[in-house]
Amino acid sequence: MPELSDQRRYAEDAAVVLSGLGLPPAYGKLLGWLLICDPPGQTSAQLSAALGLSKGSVSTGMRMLESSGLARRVPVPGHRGHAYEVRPDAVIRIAADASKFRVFRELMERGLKVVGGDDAPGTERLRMMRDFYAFIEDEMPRLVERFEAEYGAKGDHDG
Amino acid sequence: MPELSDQRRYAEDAAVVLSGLGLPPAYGKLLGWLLICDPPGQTSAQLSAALGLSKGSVSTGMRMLESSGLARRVPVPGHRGHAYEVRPDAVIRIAADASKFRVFRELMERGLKVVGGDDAPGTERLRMMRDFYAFIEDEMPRLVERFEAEYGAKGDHDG
DNA sequence: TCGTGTGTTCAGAACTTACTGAACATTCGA
DNA sequence: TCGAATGTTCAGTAAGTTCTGAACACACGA
Repeated sequence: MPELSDQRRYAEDAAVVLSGLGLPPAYGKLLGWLLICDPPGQTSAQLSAALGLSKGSVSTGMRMLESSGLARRVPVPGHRGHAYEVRPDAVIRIAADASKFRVFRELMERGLKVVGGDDAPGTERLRMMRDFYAFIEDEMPRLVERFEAEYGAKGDHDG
Repeated sequence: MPELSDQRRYAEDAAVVLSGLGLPPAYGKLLGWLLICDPPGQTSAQLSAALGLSKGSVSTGMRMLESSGLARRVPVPGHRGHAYEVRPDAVIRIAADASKFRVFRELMERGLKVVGGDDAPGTERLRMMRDFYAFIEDEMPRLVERFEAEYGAKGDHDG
C-alpha cells in the first residue's frame, strides 16, 4: 500500500459502503472520488489515474453511475472528450429511489398468490408487509419534498 | 431443474431479490420460504429438505436471519430441537433499519473533513447530503408509527 | 451414563463476479 | 479525409464468496 491520500482513502471507504449494498467496488470508488475531488469535473484519464483503475473499469463504472442518474457528462472546452461530475441531487436519488421498495412490495404481492388462500397462516402478515411497502413507496416522495422545503428555507440554495 | 413447486419457486425469487441487496442467496431462500410456508414454524430438517440446502447452510443462514431480527426460534413440543419462524414485524425491520442511512450520513460527514475547507467545490453538496440523511434517519421511525396507527385502525390486528 | 437426534463449525470445492488489457469504434480538429 | 485522442467492448484471469460435507459439540430421554 503506497501511502494513500486522504481523498483516495475516502474513495476506498465509499467503495466499502456501496459494496455492502451489492454494488461493485469500482462503482463506489468512482462515486466517492467524485463527491470530494477538485475540480469537480473529472475526465476518464483523471479518474483512471486517481483511482488506479483501468480505462475499461472507468468506462463501465461511469456508465452505471450515469444510468442510475448519479453522475452526468459535462463538456470540457478545448478537450476532445468530456468530464464527469456527480449530479447535485445524487444522493437524494439513491434514497428516494422507490424501485427498491417496489421490488419488495411486488414480492409480497406474489407471496399472497402462492401462500394458499385467505386463511393460510402467512396471509395476514404478507398483506401487512405489502401495505407497509406501498405506504413507504407513497410517502417517500413527500418526505423528500419536505426536506427540500426545510433545507431551502434554512440555507437558500440553488439547484 | 426437477419441476419446482410454486412455493419453492417463490423462495428462489426471494433469493434473487435479496441477492440484489448484497445478501447470500441461501439467506433469501430461507426468508422467502418462511414467509409462505405451512406450517409457519419449520425445523432445520424441513428447511433443508424443502430448499435443497445442506444442514450447514441452513444453520448459517438462519443464524443470520435471527441476528438481524427477522426470524426467531420457537419450541416444538415433543421434538428435540426447535423450529424457526419469521417474526411478525420482519419486513418492517428491514425497511425501518436506520443503520443503512446512518452509514451514508457518516460517509458524508467524513467527506466534509476530506473535501478541503468551507469553500471547496463539494462542500455545499456534502452538507446537503449529510442533512438529508440525518433527516430521513429521524423521520423513518415516525413514518413507521404512522403506518402502524393507520393499519391498526383499518384492520384491527394483533401482534 | 450412554445413545440418539440436533445444531455448529470450518476447510475446501464450486461457483460467481469484477477487473484488466487489448482490439475495435468513434469523434474532433486540421 | 486523415490522424490522434478518447471511449467502448469483451475474452480471459484474478479474486472473492457461498455452499457443501464431515467432524465435532451439545442436549435430552431412558
